[in-house]
Amino acid sequence: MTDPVSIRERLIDCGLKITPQRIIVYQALLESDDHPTAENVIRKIKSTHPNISVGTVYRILETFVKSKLISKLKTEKDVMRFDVRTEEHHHLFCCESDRIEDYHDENLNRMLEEYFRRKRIQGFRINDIKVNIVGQFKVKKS
Amino acid sequence: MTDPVSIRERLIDCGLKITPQRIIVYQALLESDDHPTAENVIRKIKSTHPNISVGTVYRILETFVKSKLISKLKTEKDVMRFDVRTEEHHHLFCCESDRIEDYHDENLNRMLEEYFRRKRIQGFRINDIKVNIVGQFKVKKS
DNA sequence: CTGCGTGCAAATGGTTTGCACTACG
DNA sequence: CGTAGTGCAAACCATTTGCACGCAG
Repeated sequence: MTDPVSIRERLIDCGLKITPQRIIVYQALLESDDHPTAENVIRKIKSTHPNISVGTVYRILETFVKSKLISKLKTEKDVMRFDVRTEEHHHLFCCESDRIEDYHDENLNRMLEEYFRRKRIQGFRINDIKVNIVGQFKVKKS
Repeated sequence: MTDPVSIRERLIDCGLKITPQRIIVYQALLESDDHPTAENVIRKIKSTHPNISVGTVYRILETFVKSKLISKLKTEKDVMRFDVRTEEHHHLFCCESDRIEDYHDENLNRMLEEYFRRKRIQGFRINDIKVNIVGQFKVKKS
């Protein structure tokens, strides 16, 4: 469980007003180790805070994304999924299930950065590079 | 305009039955240079074939995806987009608009393949790697 | 105080589906 | 011929939104 105080600080750092709902949502995100859907977050919250509204959670998630506090994940599926980790990282997508895992690899980051520093893409300024690695997990989730 | 005969062949190669609707949809996809949404495809088709049904187009697109004839692309926006190109390639995503362009780079492919042949990911078998390059186009679409 | 954030519920809109009919192979 | 594909319209469902109220700064 992350200290609510540090959550407050992070929200303030992003220029966001502190509200109980925002703290609850952020905490729920931090406690989800995988990449939850909005519905996952809502269900997790509802058990302890039944009074929070669905629309509010969606609005908060969207606010967080705009403030770069979290990010949205693109999959071929139609539900949006969210990611609290802010460090540069990539993702492993399972093509047989909806499992998604983080993939941290500093060497890969360096290699790509180096590659694209030399090889410019004509007429395009790169802000960010995300590698989507699609395949199968050999062992099922513990 | 791609020769309908070769379209037939491609469908047959994928084990798909030939129907006029499938040929029309595939032709529309081939004629869209960018990465159309289902709605784009439907609108393009409706002008010449007003009788084709929306549900049918969605079903055909889904069939094509399952047969690996085309692929789905997801953006931070919530609409699905489709891609007819079957060669290995990556994408440039504009963070200011919904523009998406193909990015072909054989050197990049070789580098990544080489990298991941050496560095295995524990407990994961890689099928495919897609690089999402996010940034801004310096020149607007002609 | 003042306006942004919230709860609620209704609306939205892209996508899916049930059913009867059609036509591909 | 039999079964997979289609048209149509209704259903679905994740997400958004309008409005009145509440609370953070």
